[in-house]
Amino acid sequence: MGTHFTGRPDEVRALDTFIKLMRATDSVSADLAAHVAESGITLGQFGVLETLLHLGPMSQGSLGGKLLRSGSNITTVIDNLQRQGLVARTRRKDDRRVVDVSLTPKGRTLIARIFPGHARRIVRLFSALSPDRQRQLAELCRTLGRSISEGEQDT
Amino acid sequence: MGTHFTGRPDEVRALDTFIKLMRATDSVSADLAAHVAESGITLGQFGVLETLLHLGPMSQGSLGGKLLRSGSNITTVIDNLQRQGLVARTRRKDDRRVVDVSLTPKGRTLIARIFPGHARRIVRLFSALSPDRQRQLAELCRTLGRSISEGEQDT
DNA sequence: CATCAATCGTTCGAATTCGAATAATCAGAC
DNA sequence: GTCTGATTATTCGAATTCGAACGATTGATG
Repeated sequence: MGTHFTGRPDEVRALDTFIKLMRATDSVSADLAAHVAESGITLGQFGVLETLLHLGPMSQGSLGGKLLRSGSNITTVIDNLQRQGLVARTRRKDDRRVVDVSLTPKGRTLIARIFPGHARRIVRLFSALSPDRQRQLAELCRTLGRSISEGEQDT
Repeated sequence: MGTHFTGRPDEVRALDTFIKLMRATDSVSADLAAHVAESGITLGQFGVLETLLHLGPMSQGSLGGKLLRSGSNITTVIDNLQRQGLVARTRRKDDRRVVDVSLTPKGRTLIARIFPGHARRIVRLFSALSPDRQRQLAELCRTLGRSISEGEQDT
């Protein structure tokens, strides 16, 4: 099940794990995206607003780092958030290359209003796994993610 | 680490698991996308070609089901693959609403050439986890994904 | 046979996402 | 101070992705 691929056992195992990881993530994302869409924003926009709410104003570069997105992507998403009046851009005084992004009152109100429901929704989605198994999953993902970001090889 | 959010313990745990799941998936996807890009295709296109290679020709609707993508998305991706001469569309004779998609010789050659390297790459990415831990991860993801697809509630 | 609802694919508009190329700014070397 | 290289954000082109609206086709119902 998962992959209909017949190969070496280690390949079958890794591919099966891979496909299940992707499908689970897809399902979680789709559910959360549908939920935040009711408030008129996308999951990417939600990520920016939530980061600004919990960590405060920061440069676009920092946002890209936190959210693992490219610089050009952040520019586009901030453009759309700014057009909706949810964030504001400010050229940093002591380094005019940097643009700091902050929540507007409207943006703060919105994200503060929808975040609790978002958190509850995540709790509910993950409630299929016991607390111990949630921790297991987090640990496995942490190990996996670590080994990839650190092993930046080319071959 | 992960979320800088202070809330109820069950919320912190679920959010932490969620963020690590997303980041791990992002890292894996980015690595594989960079690899297939060397052959001039995207990860979405790769998914279609690989499905057709291992399961044979099928309708666009079936492809969307396998890959968890919308119908309009499949149309677009198939458009791009067709333009590159990698797949062919055939109106099904006994039901002219359906369009079957199949690999062209060029498409088959391409996917057969790059799939082994792709599989090896996945094996390497997941080698940070022992075989047992890979199976654990797969099982946790399967449980998580199942509970979401089956529990199609609204609230 | 005619109509009507369901199914399948396409089209459209909008947002995301990337990499490459570009512009503005800054920091260091001289 | 000036030049050079690095950093930061923007722009551009292309692909992905979705939902909604639409057209074509089918199957069922009368």
